[in-house]
Amino acid sequence: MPQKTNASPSAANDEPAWKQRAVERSTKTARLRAEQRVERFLDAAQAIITEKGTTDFTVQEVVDRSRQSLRSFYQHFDGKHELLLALFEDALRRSADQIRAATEAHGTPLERLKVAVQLLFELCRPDPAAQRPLFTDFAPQLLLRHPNEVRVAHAPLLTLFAELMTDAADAGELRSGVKPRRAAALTMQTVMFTAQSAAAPDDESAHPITADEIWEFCARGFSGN
Amino acid sequence: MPQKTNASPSAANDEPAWKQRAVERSTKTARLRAEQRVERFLDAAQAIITEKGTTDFTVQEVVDRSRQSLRSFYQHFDGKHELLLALFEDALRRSADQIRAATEAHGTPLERLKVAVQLLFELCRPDPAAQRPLFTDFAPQLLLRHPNEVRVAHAPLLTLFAELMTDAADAGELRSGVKPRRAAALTMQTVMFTAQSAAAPDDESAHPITADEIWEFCARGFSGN
DNA sequence: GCCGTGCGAGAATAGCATTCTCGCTCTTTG
DNA sequence: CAAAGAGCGAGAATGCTATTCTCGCACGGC
Repeated sequence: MPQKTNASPSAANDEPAWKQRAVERSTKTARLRAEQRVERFLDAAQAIITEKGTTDFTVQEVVDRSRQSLRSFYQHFDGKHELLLALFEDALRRSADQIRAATEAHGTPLERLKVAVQLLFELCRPDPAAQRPLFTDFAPQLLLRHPNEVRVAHAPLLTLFAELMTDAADAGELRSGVKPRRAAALTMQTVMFTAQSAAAPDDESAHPITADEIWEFCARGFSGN
Repeated sequence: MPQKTNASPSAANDEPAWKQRAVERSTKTARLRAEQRVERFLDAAQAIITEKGTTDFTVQEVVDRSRQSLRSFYQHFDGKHELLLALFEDALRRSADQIRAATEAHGTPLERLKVAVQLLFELCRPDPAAQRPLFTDFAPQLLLRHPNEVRVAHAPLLTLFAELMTDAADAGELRSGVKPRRAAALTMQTVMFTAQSAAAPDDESAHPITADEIWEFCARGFSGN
């Protein structure tokens, strides 16, 4: 920070290009190292999560596993919440990709939507087996303290669903008066949250809600006109 | 516990009635005191919550406010989570009562359902002003660690909605093939969770989902045809 | 009046996130 | 090459909470 309050405020941005390039060159290597370290933390955390099936790990565990240090961790993350957020975003982004790929296989817009809903449902339920992203169980915590970041994290999925929904609308497959983006948001929320509270199919009670049911519900509602 | 391993196992239940009554008399007073203490803890916690608008209070705060002791607290509750659970259950039960009362005022079954949905939505959103039960913000946490207890806590509301839904079904106002109880569960979940992530109406984005929208969505779905 | 149970006061323990201190090791730079 | 400094590992120190434990007191039934 050698240069502060030296030039006029408006000149703050007119650094000569060569200088910017020089700085970048000097910076690049550092950035690469940093990215690599962040990646190691992320991988370690992800491994621990899928291993223990919960997000109740300690920062120390992540540090140990990634063979780095606490100091380093806090130098790269603002805190545990940022790590979670990163994992969360990542998981949602990958899920969005996966779902998008699954819907690619033609069918009417509505059918593609159905595929998306059902896959999202499966992806969001609590570890039916093991390796599932499990990104759903810390979502609530984040929702409380960082609703804004969560919105950002949801963006890829929301975009995908909005696209599918819009396609359906264009094909005239939506009930008139339905706003695609709104419907997409509501559907996503419903699917994700319901999946979470849908316990593993071991309970006897009436609960075990299925992907089909949820699709039926979102698509047609319950009212009979 | 003066009587143990004295009679045959099968005789464990044939205590003379007078003895049971005597024990109960001796017990009654203790129970009353305990109930009163529990009540004080609950009241204190509730007060703190509505005061600070969050459930991030310490047990110590509750203890101080209720003019009791930590020892006493842990003698009456298994831990902080039990306290939260108790408050949660209570809030949900009261909300169920309130909603039931609101729907009492005639109308077709479907209209009553609508009233219920919209009121539930309002009750669940994050403190638009202040005094709202706020029972929604620790629900997620509990969902993770005590899904079973949460189910129990939800029971009153679920029962209410199931009733309303069944009435609608009997009146032929539901789409054929809809199972009332299932639909009730799905609707409740959708309303409660959506309300939670529906930020206060200060954001510019497309989010602010309204009670009407949510009703439309649950009742009619998005699919045309 | 005597005993057990409940309880207040508050110290002790423990788990975890976050910060801080030391020295070491490369990379940069003159 | 040597001095300067940035990044980092190791791990101690802090701070906040929940939870447990220890003492000694008081009250209701005998």
